[in-house]
Amino acid sequence: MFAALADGSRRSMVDRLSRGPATVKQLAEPLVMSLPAVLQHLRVLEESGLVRSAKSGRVRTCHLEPAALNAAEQWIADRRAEWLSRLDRLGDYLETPELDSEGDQS
Amino acid sequence: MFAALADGSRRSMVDRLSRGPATVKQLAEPLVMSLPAVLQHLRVLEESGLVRSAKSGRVRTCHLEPAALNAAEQWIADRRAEWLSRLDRLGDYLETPELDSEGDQS
DNA sequence: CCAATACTTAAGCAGGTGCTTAACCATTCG
DNA sequence: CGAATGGTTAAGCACCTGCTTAAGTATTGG
Repeated sequence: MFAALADGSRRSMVDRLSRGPATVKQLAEPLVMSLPAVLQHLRVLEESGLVRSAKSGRVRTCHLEPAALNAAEQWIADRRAEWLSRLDRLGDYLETPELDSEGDQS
Repeated sequence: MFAALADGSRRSMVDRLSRGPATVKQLAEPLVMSLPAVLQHLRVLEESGLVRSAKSGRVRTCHLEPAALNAAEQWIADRRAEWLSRLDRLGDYLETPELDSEGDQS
């Protein structure tokens, strides 16, 4: 999941797809690589759940799966929240006794 | 940055650090690998900006850098927001004429 | 029907990643 | 001092990744 987003080309593809669905050809256009390479990236994105695609006729159309993006975002948000709440508790602890500190928020 | 989070061992380390600072030894404890391996992971995390560490005496203490986590979270949030706003606009467009659809939000 | 289009598969290869062991340095502690 | 502790460096190796080219397979459009 994070591994899927670890590659710059794949992030470009996700960025493109965030602006609307696209075919494999359209996805490949801004990238400087062969079509098979794009297919491989697409496969990784699909296996991670970030992207879905369906074939209609001879064109495959891809789109983002926002729920999957949500999962990654949540993981980060949780760790950051845990860290920040711990910082808050530490702040509270430091506020209670007067040692020699006075600056409370700066 | 996403590459740093792509590895499970490194995510474990970030998870551990979200619960408070830790030494290299403490970071290595729950992992089933040698200390040098942990050092290499730590290096990746530091280069990505996610973690900082300082050495005091013979122990190195590591802590999370929430601002860096924020950057990753933001990237995802932006793409998801773009995609969802596009979905909304599509919803508005589909609402105008009556084709044969009735469920608007399900 | 024939050729162009759009994708797909397979094989192969250069370079990167994640680990290991072995050896080493620096700081406590007895 | 000298051993234990905590970390660091270097080398090497198995495996994975991201590409490539070459050769398909379907689906249109003329």
